[in-house]
Amino acid sequence: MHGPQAWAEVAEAMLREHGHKASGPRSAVLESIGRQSCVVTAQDLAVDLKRRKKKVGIATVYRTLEVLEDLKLVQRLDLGTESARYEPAMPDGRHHHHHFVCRDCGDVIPFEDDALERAIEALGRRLSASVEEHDVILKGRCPDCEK
Amino acid sequence: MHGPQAWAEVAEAMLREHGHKASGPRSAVLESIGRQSCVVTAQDLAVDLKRRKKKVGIATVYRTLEVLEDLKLVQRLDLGTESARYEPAMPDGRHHHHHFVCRDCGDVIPFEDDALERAIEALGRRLSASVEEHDVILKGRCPDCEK
DNA sequence: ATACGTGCAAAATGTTTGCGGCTCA
DNA sequence: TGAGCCGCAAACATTTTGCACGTAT
Repeated sequence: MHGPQAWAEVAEAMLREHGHKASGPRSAVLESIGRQSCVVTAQDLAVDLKRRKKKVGIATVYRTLEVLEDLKLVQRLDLGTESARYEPAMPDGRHHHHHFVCRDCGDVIPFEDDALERAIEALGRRLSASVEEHDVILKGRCPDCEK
Repeated sequence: MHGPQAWAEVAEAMLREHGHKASGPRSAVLESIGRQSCVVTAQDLAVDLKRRKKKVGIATVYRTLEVLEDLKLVQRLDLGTESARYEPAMPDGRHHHHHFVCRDCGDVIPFEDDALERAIEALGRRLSASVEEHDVILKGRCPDCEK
């Protein structure tokens, strides 16, 4: 990612490209997503919007996330029981990463690992199905919660 | 897994060991879980129970799943938007596997891969957090849906 | 006897949808 | 002008919880 600004710009451009209209609420949502580093819920976005005095209905947040997901500009993650989480992504899959979830404090820590990616790639070739996407979720205790 | 029968027996024994009482509804739920091969929803279990003429409230299904999850006798998975899914497991982690989800038909196909497990194990050592559990979810098109 | 389990129905979430009105292109 | 977008509130779906009653130990 080249900074939050970059993502919002790419997203805005790609939306236009795909025949979507510009609008105040929608770009406010894009801004909010872009400034979040990783895995936020729709509620998190709503809170951020409110803090920035942007009046955006929750439905619009969800509808925007849906469009962005279709364009692969956000990735949706389901980590455990809570609500779905979303994070900005580049459609070409650059800066791919995965997540560690602390079972005590609930913190989500992103990480990258080349060996893991290679193992999954090799696995994809071995399986008789075409693998387009993958998620790896590690669970345990984060350094802070380990006593 | 040594057959569905075996799992239900192990589960029943372990529940007793942990001070839980035996009951008709609960063992009916255990049976239902044991006979399912992989990743079922609470609703799936309710349907199976009804078909077998067992009258068990949905709350009991959820409460039983919760207890089993605490004892690591079932693993809970969140695959996409639908409801949570559960599958029988052995508490020692034997017969560990992961899942491929077809984005067209929604089918879930289990698979095992040693290289992947090794990569995750090495990764766990590299990270400064203690990894206790991991899930890998692949998404794509299954052989049937690929044209 | 009593702590645990159960069913029911209500509540609590989280997410989607219908609709009338508004706005960008 | 007209297709898309908006906010609101109602609808939905899934899961949790309170409560009075039952039952295994």
